[in-house]
Amino acid sequence: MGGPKPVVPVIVGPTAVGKTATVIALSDHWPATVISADSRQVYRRLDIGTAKPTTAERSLVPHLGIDVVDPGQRYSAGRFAADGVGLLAEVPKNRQPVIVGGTGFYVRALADGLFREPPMDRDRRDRVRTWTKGFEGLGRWAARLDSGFAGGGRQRAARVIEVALLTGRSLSWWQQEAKAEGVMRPWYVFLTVPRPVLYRRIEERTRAMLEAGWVEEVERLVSEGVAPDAPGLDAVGYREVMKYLEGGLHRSELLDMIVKSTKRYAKRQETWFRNQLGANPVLSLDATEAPEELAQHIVDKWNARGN
RNA sequence: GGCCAGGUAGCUCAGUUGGUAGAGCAGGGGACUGAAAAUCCUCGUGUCGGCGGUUCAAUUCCGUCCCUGGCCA
Repeated sequence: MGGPKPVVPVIVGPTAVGKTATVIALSDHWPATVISADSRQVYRRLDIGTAKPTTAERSLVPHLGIDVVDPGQRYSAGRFAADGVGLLAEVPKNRQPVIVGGTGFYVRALADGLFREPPMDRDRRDRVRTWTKGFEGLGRWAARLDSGFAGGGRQRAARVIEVALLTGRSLSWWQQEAKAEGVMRPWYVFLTVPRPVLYRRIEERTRAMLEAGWVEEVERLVSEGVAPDAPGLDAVGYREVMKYLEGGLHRSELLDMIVKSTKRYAKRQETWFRNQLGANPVLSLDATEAPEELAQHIVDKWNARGN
């Protein structure tokens, strides 16, 4: 490639802080094109529960990286990183790309690069996954195969095991020896709001989503043949709605259950953005302010940096 | 008014045959390299309803008062 990497604004923050509203306001200043870094908005037909930007919003500001796979397919950070490079290149030169998303891992994958994963045979990989599913003591096995394994539960242990078995090298070996680089330099804008405010927004938005027909959306998906355990449905809220439809949850507890898990999710997101952004520049903004004010701050800081 | 059952962590409750107490949920902090809205780790001092009494020692026993729920008047 060659040439200096472009600096790209990256708007991050927990669910329901107002990321979308802020980019829309930002479009008054910039001809923005959004690249969405959101692990659930990539799924087609998961609209209400993922708070996907509306068609009206998308006609104001073009959004890329949304609606790219069906709920039954598995997407990944690696695919996002690869797709993202293409999307970034796709943005016309007279427009300002802005990455927006709540999936910290995706943002990192695109901004900093993962490692160059060797091709792994799909069938063998599926077989290993099935094999590890009911296995006891996955963590100890993983630690034996990769001394760099630092724990993190069965899912991550299974990943360590499949990499070791299918490539003959440990995951941490690949991470060290096959480093990839990002194609851009991120300029982070971290939107936050005091916890009580965030939690109130989550409650209000969840209620609105239910009223907008979230349950019906899931019913439709199921009737169209999407499996209840489809990758796309393994998501905050969708799980609860699914459980309700299967009779494992009473309608009266649905809202409360979704709100609870959304709050927990928002907390995890904040932990990520507080601690995982590395040495990159970060502009933290209190999103209690109106989107227009936030947009103004972002533009001012951006110009002051001389971009 | 009488009888019964309760009053213990923000909530639901457990427990101490007397040596000042612990679970779940909620909440806080953290980890994170192709499932990431995932997967995990970690954090519990609270007048044990008030006041008296017995005791070396009471949240635990006794008395009394207050509050809540139920039943009977």
